[in-house]
Amino acid sequence: MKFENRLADRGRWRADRCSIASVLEALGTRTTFLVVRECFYGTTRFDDFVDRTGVSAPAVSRAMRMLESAGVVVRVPYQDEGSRVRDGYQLTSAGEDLLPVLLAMIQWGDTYLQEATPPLVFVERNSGRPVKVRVSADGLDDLGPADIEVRRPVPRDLGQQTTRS
Amino acid sequence: MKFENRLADRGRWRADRCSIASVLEALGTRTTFLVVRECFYGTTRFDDFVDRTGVSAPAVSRAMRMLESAGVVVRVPYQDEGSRVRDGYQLTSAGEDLLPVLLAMIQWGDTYLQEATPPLVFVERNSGRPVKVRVSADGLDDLGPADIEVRRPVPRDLGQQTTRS
DNA sequence: CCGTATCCTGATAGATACTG
DNA sequence: CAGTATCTATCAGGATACGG
Repeated sequence: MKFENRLADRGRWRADRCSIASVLEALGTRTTFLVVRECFYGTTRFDDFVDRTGVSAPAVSRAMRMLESAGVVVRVPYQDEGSRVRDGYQLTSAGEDLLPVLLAMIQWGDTYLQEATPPLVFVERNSGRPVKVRVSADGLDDLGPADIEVRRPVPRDLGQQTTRS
Repeated sequence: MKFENRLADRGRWRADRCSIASVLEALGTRTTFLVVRECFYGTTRFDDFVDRTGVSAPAVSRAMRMLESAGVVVRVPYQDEGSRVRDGYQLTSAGEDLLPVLLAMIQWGDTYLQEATPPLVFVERNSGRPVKVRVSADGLDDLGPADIEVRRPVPRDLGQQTTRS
């Protein structure tokens, strides 16, 4: 039902050593997530982000700067007929790797939060089969918390934590 | 490279219909995520949450109430020798289903944010094989954004959105 | 030890207004 | 249309203090 942990039982476990904290830090806040989501939906233009996220323009502007400096989004100039060059926004490959995060959130939200029909469906392009986020190890898939163990990555001497700050 | 979307191209896409927004709303904030993470690590007692997340007690308290009302965490009374009954905190099954979300975040953070060695390793208990979060459809695995299509789940009349709010 | 109420500060979002 | 600066309101988070 929970991770077998050598972890929770041993001393302090500081948030600053955890990726979750860093991710939340880097991606910042709710609006950043919404913006990234929109990127996945194919949105590239500033005002579209504003419209489709329902977030104010200044907030989008700020989010973009955060995402840019986090290496999640890049500005890609584009040019419409008779307009001057503008910036479009696109996910970097790092940004695209956020797909599991977003999808996992959507999946969870659709399951536990939405009352009515799920607002969107994600399917594999060719087969049309529903896409799912899975936790797996190599061949084995659909692991739950009970199947998973958390380890420290072989600290030099595991005995009494001498080298650890 | 991005979702084929009928979506981004069509009218307004409001944040309030999206699960991401709801999830962010329900789970609230950075500390809630850290608390949930700790739950996965097996932490159950209030002060342990405080210590191991590095978050202040009031913030943990608030987070717990949010998580409780979101159905992610339940209080489970426990009793130590010579102490009175206290509340422990445990993930519900809904809470446990957040595993992919957390793991995906950790994975991304370890890849793109952490400078040194990844702080923690997740392995399958028996085989010791590293656990990964994957996006897949049935047999097909490791899909990327390019393989995925977003659809509306057959709204009654797709033409002009009459029945929609 | 466990947990919450209160108060205060800093971050974040919206409204408005302004530039190209 | 595409952004950003400013200003203000709101909210999350820490310190402190207090009750079980």
